[in-house]
Amino acid sequence: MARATEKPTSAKRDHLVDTALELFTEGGYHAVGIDTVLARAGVAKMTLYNHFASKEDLIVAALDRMAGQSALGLEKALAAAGDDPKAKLMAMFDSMETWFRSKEFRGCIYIKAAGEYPKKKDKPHQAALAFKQARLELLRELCRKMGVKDADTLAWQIAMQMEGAIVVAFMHARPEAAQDAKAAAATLIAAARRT
Amino acid sequence: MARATEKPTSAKRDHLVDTALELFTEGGYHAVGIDTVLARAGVAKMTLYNHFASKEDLIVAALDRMAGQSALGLEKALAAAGDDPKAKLMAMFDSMETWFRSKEFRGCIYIKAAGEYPKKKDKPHQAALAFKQARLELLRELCRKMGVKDADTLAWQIAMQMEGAIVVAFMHARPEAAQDAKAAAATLIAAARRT
DNA sequence: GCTGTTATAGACAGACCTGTCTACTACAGG
DNA sequence: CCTGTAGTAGACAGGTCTGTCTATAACAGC
Repeated sequence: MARATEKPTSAKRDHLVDTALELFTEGGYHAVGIDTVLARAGVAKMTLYNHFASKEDLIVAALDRMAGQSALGLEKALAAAGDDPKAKLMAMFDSMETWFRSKEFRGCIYIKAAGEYPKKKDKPHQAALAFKQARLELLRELCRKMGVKDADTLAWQIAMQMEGAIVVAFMHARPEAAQDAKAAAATLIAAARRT
Repeated sequence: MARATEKPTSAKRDHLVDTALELFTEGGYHAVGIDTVLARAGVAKMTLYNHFASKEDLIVAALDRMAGQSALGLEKALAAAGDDPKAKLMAMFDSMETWFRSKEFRGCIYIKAAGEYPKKKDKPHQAALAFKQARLELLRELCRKMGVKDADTLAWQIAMQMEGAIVVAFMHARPEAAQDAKAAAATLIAAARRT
C-alpha cells in the first residue's frame, strides 16, 4: 500500500497545501519553486512526494482548498442576505469588496492558473475551470429564481461583471470596482425584469 | 557605442519581438524559455542581449508591440463605426468577438503578464497596467462624449464588462461572451442616459 | 580595400528546477 | 517488544534557466 499517489488527509499534508496556496498566490505558479514551499512549510521533500505525484497535483490541491474556503464564506454571506435572490446577488458584490480590500488580495488564483497552464488538458487549468463553472451555476440558479426571461444571459453578464471587477481591482488596485460592478449588476437585473 | 542596452529598431530585433509575442502568448512568460524563442526566431543569443538587457525587457517589448497593433486595429474599427460614441463602443465589442473567434485567441496577454509578474515594480506588470490605463482613458472619453451624468463610473463598468468578457471567452471557450457583454453595455448606457 | 557594425555559433558559468533515492528517527497499536 | 507508518535530512541525477564570453563571418560606407 506504499504506492498510493493520493494519500488521505494528514496534518503535514494540510499544512503543505496551505503554504502552497499562500506562496503560489503571492508569486505565481511557475515562479515559485517547490523548494521554497517546502522550506516555508518546514516539511521534507519526500513528504510532499508521498502525498502528491507532482507539483501540478499540489497546485490542484491548493486550488481545491481555496475553492472550499470560498464556497464556505460565500454560503455564509448568502444565508445572511435573506431569501431574496437579488439581495443574495448584491451581497456577493459586498463580499468581493471586503476581499478586494484585504491585504492578501492578489487577484484571482483561478484566472492566473488558467493563464499559466493554458492547455485544456493541464490539470490546474481544469481545476480552475471547474471552480468557475460552479460559480456560474450558482449565478444561473439565482437568476432563475428571480424569474427573469433570459436568466442564462443575465447570469453570464453578471459573471462577466464579477470577473471584470476582480481584474480591475487587481490591476488598477481599485477596490471600489466592487461597488461599480454592484451597481451595474443592479441595472442589468432591473432591465432584465422589465422585459 | 557598443554598450547601449536599448538599440534602435532592426529587422532581427523586430522578428525577435514578433516571435517572443507569439510564444509567450501561447505558453506563458515563465514557462517559455529564451532559448525556445531564439530557436524559433532563428536568431543568436547575443543578438538578443545586444538589443535587450534581460528577458523581462524582451517581454515588455512584446507587450508594447501588441499594444501598437491593437491600437491600430481599434482605430480602424472606431473610424468605421462613424461619429456616434455609442456606435463606437458597440463596435469595440464586435471587434472583440472576431478576436475571440480567431484561432490564435489565448486570452489577454496583459492580464497574464500582471499575473505572472505580480509586483508593481516588475517591468512587465507596469507595461500591462499602462496598456489597460490607455484603454480606460479611451472609454472615458467616449462616455464623456455621450454626455451621461457619471461618465467615469460608466467607463469603469464597461471596462469591467470587457475584461470579464475576455476572461469568460478564454476560460469557458465562449466567444458568444462578446455579444452578451455588448448587450450589457447597451443596457448600462441606456440606464446612464436615463439619469 | 579597409573599417566599423551587426550578426553568428557555440561553449560556458552558475543558479535553479523537479523528482528520486537512501538511511535514519519517532512513534503508535497490537 | 516488535512491526508498520509517517516523517526527516540531505545527497543526487538530469534538465533547464538566464546571461556572458569568444572567435568568426558578412557586409555596409567611406
